[in-house]
Amino acid sequence: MGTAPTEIPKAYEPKQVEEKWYADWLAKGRFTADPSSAKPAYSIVIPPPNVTGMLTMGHVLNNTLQDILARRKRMQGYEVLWLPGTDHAGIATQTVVEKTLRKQGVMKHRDDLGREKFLEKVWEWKEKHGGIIIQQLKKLGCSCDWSRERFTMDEAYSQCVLRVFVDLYNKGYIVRGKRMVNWDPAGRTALSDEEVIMTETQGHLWHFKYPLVGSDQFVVVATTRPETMLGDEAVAVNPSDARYTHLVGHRVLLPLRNKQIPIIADEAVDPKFGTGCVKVTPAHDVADYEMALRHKLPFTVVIAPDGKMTEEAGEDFEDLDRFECREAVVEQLKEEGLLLKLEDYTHNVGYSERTNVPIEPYLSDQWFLKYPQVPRSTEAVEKGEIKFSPERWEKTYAHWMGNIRDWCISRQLWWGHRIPVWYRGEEIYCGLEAPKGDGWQQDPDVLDTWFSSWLWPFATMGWPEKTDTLKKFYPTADLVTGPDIIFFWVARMIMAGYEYMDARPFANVYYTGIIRDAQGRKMSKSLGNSPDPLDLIAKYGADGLRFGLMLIAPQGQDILFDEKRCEIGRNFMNKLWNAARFIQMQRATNPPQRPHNAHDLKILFEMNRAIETVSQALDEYKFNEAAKELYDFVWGDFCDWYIEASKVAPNIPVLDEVLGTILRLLHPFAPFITEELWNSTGGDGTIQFAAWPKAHPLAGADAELAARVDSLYEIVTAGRQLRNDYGIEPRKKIRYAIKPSGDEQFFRGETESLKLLLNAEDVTVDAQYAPGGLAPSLVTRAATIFMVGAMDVGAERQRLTKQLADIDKQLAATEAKLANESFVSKAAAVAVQRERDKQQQLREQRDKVDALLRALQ
RNA sequence: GGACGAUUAGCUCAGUUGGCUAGAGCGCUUCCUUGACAUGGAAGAGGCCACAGGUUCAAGUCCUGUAUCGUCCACCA
Repeated sequence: MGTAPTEIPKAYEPKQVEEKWYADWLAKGRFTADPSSAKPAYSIVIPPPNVTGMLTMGHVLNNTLQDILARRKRMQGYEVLWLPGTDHAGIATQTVVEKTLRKQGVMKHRDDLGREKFLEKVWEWKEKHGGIIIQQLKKLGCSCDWSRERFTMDEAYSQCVLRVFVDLYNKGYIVRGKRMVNWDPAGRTALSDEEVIMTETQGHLWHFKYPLVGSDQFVVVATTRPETMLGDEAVAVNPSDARYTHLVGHRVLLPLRNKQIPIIADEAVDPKFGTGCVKVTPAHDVADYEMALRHKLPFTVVIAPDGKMTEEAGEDFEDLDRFECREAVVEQLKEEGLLLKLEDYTHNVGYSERTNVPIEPYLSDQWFLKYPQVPRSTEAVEKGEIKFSPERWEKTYAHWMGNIRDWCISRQLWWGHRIPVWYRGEEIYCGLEAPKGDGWQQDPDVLDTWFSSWLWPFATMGWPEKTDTLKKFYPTADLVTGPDIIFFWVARMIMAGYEYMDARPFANVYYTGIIRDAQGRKMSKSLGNSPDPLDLIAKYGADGLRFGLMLIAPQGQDILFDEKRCEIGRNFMNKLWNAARFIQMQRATNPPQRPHNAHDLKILFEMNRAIETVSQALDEYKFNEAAKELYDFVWGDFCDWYIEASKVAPNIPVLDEVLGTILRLLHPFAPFITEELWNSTGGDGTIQFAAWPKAHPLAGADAELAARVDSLYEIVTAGRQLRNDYGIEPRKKIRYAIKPSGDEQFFRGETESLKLLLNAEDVTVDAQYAPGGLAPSLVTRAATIFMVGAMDVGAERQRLTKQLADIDKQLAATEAKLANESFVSKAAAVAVQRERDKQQQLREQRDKVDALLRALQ
């Protein structure tokens, strides 16, 4: 240093610093992973955000955590690969583009445009909006290796997807079949079970009369979905239900359709529910479908894929929307006197995750995957080959794996990987390329987005080639994601990893909490309660946003986000900035070198403790604990005490060492400001590869000395308290006298620091001190402090009496414990000794306060 | 209907394997433009640790139950 430092601004101004350093890092390839490096590998793959998405608070949380892990590992000497990329997000993206095109009047339905034209539009959209989120991640400071950025619809990645499909098809894991699936009438596609959200819905339970054929009697059925009755093929009762056994085999006349349908007996019917009679609609209800298979009933489709009624529903209802039809059916049945009653009824209805409309059970030809590697994947988590954190999610995983069902992977969409299967008459061909010969038609469907995402950890690394990257960086170390996608993504990646790499895709999974607003509501676009992270970065700096969030990100607990958090983060950065500024200014005064004093040793001791605490917390993914420790150490130990005390005689090497350690410990959390300060205080180009601090033993810096200094600080606090109690303004210099209980030498040596910390014009240290007259005083563990000058006998008596009462209360508790024989005989020896010491201490303190009080009489 | 989580200061949360006077930030009160920092400093007020039992010398912490809130799973029409 030496040369006159350029003027450092009083307040930290993040904007320029952030831009400057991010550009520098990119230019120098700081984030680029080198597969040929001799260093041990550490890798993370990013949970790929939707390519056309915008950064949310969830992303900020998630990616800050990953960045912290990656940056720390670089400092610990690992060759780090944080592999970024984006997801084509099939149904989400297609839905958004369709909506936009409809709004623009380009089309009513995608069929108006046709596949080719429509896909062109989606690609246009992707070009326009794609990658915004990548720029946003850069603003946040993410240290991803952008040279390896991947997109799930990249040519190479797409090939991986198709290759896996063909392979699983050939192995018999992928099959085509006509099954009941979750159908989204708005998106007009099948969905997986995971994409259906069950929502409690207020509905009705209608009771209808179905007349018995050849009788004036009728049976009563109850339903929540009257419109499906148009497709009824039976009425079912439980075989053991004595009320109805005589009717089994009889027929009823299906109202409105004038069709005779049988009464059947089936175990699936619960006699205790409703009337015990169930209408059976084979084509529009999962349970009914299975019943129909058992009883060989026909499947009458009355609801079309677009949610409108079919011709089979009858001319009165054809072309009505399913919900309009519901009303119409009820109306007609009412007119015919067949509506017996109507009850309010709350039940669960499945909604499409994307289009938010009720799902229709729908019978159709789809592709299904029987999951590979289920036992091995289940066991991997059970036995700890893959660790979940927090552990409780292991149970959720095990439960899902234990009840795993085939995955419907085909989607009736256009945006995605087209299924590599071709048909010609009865022939079927599955392969990477279209088969030779004429007349082959490719399956029109595309694959579920997650069918590409589940290959992410290795498909991004060049698989199926055995690339250097794959060899060096697979398996990855940590995965950071939300627990909401355990089934969608995590579980499937594990199975794919074992199937194609014969190895786990990651060693640890850290599940973040969900970010909610200050009222605890989920952040959503419709509520408008989700702040734009870029606004927050502009206002508080990326470091401030990151740190503020980390401070409140407890392990796997939901996070109530409030902008106040960013303020805390920003203020902390500013505090650090000014501490560095102070050191810079001291350096400029060229203070003489001197041996370590008690304050120096104390801060070095605390520094060692901070290093250990932060390191361990990060090892255990306790990010908030690490952040908290940094906050307390920097603000409390370093700024409030050490820097203040050091104003007596600054010890530049110690100030530098502590600051340097702070910068390195803080760098993963706050990459920009630490890089800036590292370089402006003599650093060597970048802090990113500076060694992660290790606690080192230092002669004299021990717990005993730290405790002595603490007792000194305690005296300072007592002195300030006296000043405050007597309403003496902070700036006024006053006189104190200190009467130590022991260790007089130590306190005498601290006269100068005491004067400074107490803002005193004079501090007398004397073990035999007796005030000339009466003086306000406070008794601490190590000494009694007197404030010379002001005195108010009444107030003083009140204060001392209160203090005496406090001591007595504690003393009573301690003595009660020691009087308890079971405690003395059964408690651990250290616990007993601790109580004895405390008793001794309190007694001495009590005597002194008592004496002071008596002197006032 | 199951499973999991939460309940500690006005608010948001810490509280490690049970053991000093239960902590922090925000907010609140009083004083302070003292040469790092008003995005700051000093000093305060504020808690039946949801409730009821139990284990223990000792429970915010362990066990059982209850209540409230939340999340996930589950095809009763």
